[in-house]
Amino acid sequence: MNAVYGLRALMYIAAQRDQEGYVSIRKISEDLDISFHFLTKILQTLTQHHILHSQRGPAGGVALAKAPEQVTLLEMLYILEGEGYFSECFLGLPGCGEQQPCPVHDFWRHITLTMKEKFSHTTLAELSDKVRSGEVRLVSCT
Amino acid sequence: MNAVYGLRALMYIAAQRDQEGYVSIRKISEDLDISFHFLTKILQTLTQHHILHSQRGPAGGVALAKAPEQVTLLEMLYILEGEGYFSECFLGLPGCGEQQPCPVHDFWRHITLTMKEKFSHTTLAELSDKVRSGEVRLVSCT
DNA sequence: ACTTATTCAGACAATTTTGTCTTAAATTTA
DNA sequence: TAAATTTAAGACAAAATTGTCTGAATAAGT
Repeated sequence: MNAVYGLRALMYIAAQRDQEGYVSIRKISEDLDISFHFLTKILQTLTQHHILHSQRGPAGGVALAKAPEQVTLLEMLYILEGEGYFSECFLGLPGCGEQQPCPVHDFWRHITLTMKEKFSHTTLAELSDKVRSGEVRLVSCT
Repeated sequence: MNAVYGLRALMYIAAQRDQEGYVSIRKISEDLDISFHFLTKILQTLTQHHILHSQRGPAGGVALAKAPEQVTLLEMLYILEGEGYFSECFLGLPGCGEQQPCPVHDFWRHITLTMKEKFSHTTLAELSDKVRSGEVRLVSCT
């Protein structure tokens, strides 16, 4: 579920990109109803991968380290869920590949290639714009 | 991982559909290197959903209850992994839908619709044929 | 310097998923 | 009817995932 919380937080942060300064994790956790410490841990990995920049101390928090137009859904997913996200054998068979395919290898490969393509052409900017315009919600309850 | 083991077993069984009688679960578990009791449990759910038919006692085992041409990947997946497989919100937000979409709702909906379509047009027959022809493997090691 | 606010790091706990084992029920053969 | 073989059912255990907590480090303001 890391991706779920990480993506939501990133969209929340990116939706405020016209505001100066850092967004505190405490605030994000309250607004998105995610445990503070848990969210902190997830955002740390995004910081380590230079998607976010962080600042400790009063008025500290996190901020985007890159223009949201240049952060793709694919990139975020790879960081949050691992690079194997689109490349694992559907049947979990180790060593599955072109040489020794499993019965669904070709089938699954086509699907994942298409998905990967789509995920790599959707950016954080697009998604967060929907949040800003209010056409979309980031929290559970109405 | 239920799907992984269940699908593999189904392909294994379907690949032998010209042979008379039942395939014993013990044999499947040995050939596919899956724990016998574990596999038994998974195949039970397939039996309960009338994909397989089972027979106890000597020379008993399981056999396809339907023509493999009429068993789709979608159907198998729904039974093994639940009906929500293609319809859950990517961000896990309860209540996400057309009325109250999340930022990736439309994006994800397009992808899952395409996937669902493809999964519903691939049958157990097609997949098991690949196993029979030997162009494909069902086990881990070479 | 001291206090306060904040992220960082990692140990710890709870939950869920995955896998194993034991016993029961059914079926066949002799 | 007895013995052997096989699936059925469900309790139990192990492992992985998910989530929580405590203390440390850093920075700003007074």
